[in-house]
Amino acid sequence: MSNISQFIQHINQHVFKSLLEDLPSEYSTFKKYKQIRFMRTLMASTVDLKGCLNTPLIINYKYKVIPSVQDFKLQVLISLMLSPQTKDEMTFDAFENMFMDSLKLHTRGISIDYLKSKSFEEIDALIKKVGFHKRKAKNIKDLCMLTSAPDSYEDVIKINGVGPKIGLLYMQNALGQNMGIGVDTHVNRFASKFEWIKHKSGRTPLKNPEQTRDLLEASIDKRFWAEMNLILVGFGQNICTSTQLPKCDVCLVSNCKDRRTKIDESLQNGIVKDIEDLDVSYLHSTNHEKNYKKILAWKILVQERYGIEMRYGNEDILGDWDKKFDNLNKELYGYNLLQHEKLSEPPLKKVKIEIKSEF
DNA sequence: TACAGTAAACGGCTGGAAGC
DNA sequence: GCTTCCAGCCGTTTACTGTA
Repeated sequence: MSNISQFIQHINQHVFKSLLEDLPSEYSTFKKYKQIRFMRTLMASTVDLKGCLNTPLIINYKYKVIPSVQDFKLQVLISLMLSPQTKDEMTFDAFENMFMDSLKLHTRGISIDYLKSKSFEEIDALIKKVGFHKRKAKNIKDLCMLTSAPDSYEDVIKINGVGPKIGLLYMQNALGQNMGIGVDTHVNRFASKFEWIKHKSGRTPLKNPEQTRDLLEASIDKRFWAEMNLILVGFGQNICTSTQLPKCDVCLVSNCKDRRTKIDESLQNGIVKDIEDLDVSYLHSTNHEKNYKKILAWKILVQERYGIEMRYGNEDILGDWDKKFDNLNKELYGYNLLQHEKLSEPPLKKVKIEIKSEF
């Protein structure tokens, strides 16, 4: 696949297409995951905008560069290698620093040739914001010894600084192959907290992500593996935070045993109760109008109370990067030069309404 | 109340130690 | 020799405490 917009389309359609489906009813153990998933379809998170797939997408788009598929894969890998122990915002900034630097030398952005031209010290200076920047700079510099971006899981985890989680996310985001659940701290935390997995001994494993991955993969259909990381990381960043106080008062997860903030009973019995059992099928349901009002009330509540950005209109969880690249492609090649796509404004972003528990 | 300083938590990979 | 366990790496962020 040589065309980047086809490539992005492939990732969206093949790896993350499960996001358009409801979770099958036989997954009763995963009721809470269904509720988290529903929240995530309504709400944007840092990981959607500055996660390891979208970082190269956004940066290429921002600087009007159409990367080759090979360079794009390498950029996804670098963005993933920068991410451990580092907030998404910092990873994004470090990647952008490298990208801007690459434009001084190459018009096509970060590539193996670019890495060959930089010293370890120069790379280190560019990624100074991320944790373990010295080790990461060395590992990224070593990528210049590759002839091309890795094309298999076995090849990618041979690289220093790439473990199972990074390897699996690379397979999903750079090669479009869904080989397993990328278990990071959030996935591990929620799998134990909501008791989706249980060790044979009856204990829920807390410290071993590989064990969590095996048990989770055994309990849920393969087509849902890829989305789990994206869904749960966003939920962990926005609602069920570990460092800040979690926002239990607006959380749609029912009967959570680990609530750490005061609950407004009228909210829980009103808006939250009203929509906690909905799923993505609400869009197609005959009750769409009724559900829409309830969901809108929840969105406004979360946005007003916590400033969390919501999704409006037809924006979906993956964004429309394939379209953007397609348009950019046309612009750069002289087609539709005057036709710049505008992002549709959230139509109801600043509407203030009184939140009532009943409609 | 505002600010400064300090302590602790977070986070995935790596490599050494311990156990089998 | 292989597997498992765990401390350490390092910078950011948040919560807490003390002081003015």
